[in-house]
Amino acid sequence: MARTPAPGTRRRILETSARLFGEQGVRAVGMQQVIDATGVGKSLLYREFAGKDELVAAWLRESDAQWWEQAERVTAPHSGDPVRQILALMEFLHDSVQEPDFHGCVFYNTSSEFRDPGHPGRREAKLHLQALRDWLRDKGALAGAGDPDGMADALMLVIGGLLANGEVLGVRGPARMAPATAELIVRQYCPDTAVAPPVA
Amino acid sequence: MARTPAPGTRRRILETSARLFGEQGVRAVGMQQVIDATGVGKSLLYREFAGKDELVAAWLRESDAQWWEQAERVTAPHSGDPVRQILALMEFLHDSVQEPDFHGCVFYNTSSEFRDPGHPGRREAKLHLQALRDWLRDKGALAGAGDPDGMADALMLVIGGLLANGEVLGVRGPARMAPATAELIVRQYCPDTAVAPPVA
DNA sequence: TCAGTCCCGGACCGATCGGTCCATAATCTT
DNA sequence: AAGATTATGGACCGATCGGTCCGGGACTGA
Repeated sequence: MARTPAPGTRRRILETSARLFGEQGVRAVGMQQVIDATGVGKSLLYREFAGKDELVAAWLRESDAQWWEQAERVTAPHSGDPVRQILALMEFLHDSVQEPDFHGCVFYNTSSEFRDPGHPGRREAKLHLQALRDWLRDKGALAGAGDPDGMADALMLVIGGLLANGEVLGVRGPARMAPATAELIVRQYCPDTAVAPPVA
Repeated sequence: MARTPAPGTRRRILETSARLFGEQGVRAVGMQQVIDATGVGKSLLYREFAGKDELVAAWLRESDAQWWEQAERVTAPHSGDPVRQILALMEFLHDSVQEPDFHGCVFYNTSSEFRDPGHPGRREAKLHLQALRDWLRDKGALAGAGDPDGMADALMLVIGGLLANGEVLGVRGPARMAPATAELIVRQYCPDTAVAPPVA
């Protein structure tokens, strides 16, 4: 057909992959499904991505970028108030659990599907979670936490528990306690910080 | 060959399944692998279990039973002291993360692999987590917590986060904060309870 | 207008998936 | 001892897996 490389193709493949992998999991979705749903030929997909593993990694990189975009969006209004930013992020994650298309965290999910530490998808997932851990630590340090590393890790527990339990038991399950528990932790580690009435 | 139903067969299949499913995940393991590793014929396996889904469910039921057995073992020494029992359980889970064959929680993992709520494996996983949630609530009530449901859910967050993060980032990651965070939560919800020096 | 270039859909590959079924052989009954 | 019974291993099934490759056709440059 066209001789131009059809610039939207890669994006369409990634969007389709995101939907299918997110809804059903990676191993449950075959490359043929991705191809059929995208409406492209097989050779084109394999020209854009070396194989399924690479497609998974690219999907997670994309997810990571979008994740941070959203994090930036919900934390920007609280610029200069790291405690509020942490709690806003937690609130955002809590809200995401009750969205109808929530099927757990793509990073935790993909890690649990691929146990080989060398798998590109698993590697991307690990990078994402490490970055989040670092972000929490930095915010904690800015907030004057006595032990920012400890606070970050405690908050990581809440986030992981929120997403894992949200997937299995829904938003009315343990997930509902995530914002309050995060606040408890923040208050514990930043005792002198006034955690005013949650938001506005 | 023998006409006797080879009584150990079912158990051997379950043990092999536990090892393979646990190490690699359910979808990564084919029935042929289970058969080869067990050393039985295919027909025998399909006589014992109606299909892979049923085998998965049976494996999780077995895992659930063993899980509660171990929970009983680690909490029995603290009979009558529900707070200590909760913290002992948390300590036990934290220890399990650093075992070399730890590959995440089979219940969370299996849930994330099978999104269909009607899948027998997913159903078993949900039952297990609900039972754990109930156990924590009961202990909280016994400990005189003001809001035992809230405390149970907050602790479920810690447990979920411990297992999810432990799988990806190891025991030196956020998982390390699970015992201390659980103690923080317990102290918050049972303010009058003296949480004496952690254990002995 | 006509090669030439190169993108593209889909036919095709061997391997493996979950699951069925049959020939074999070991035990039990008589 | 001999026939009946039944557990058993593995051949076999169609479907699908991830991945390769080729023939056809649309665009480009001359």
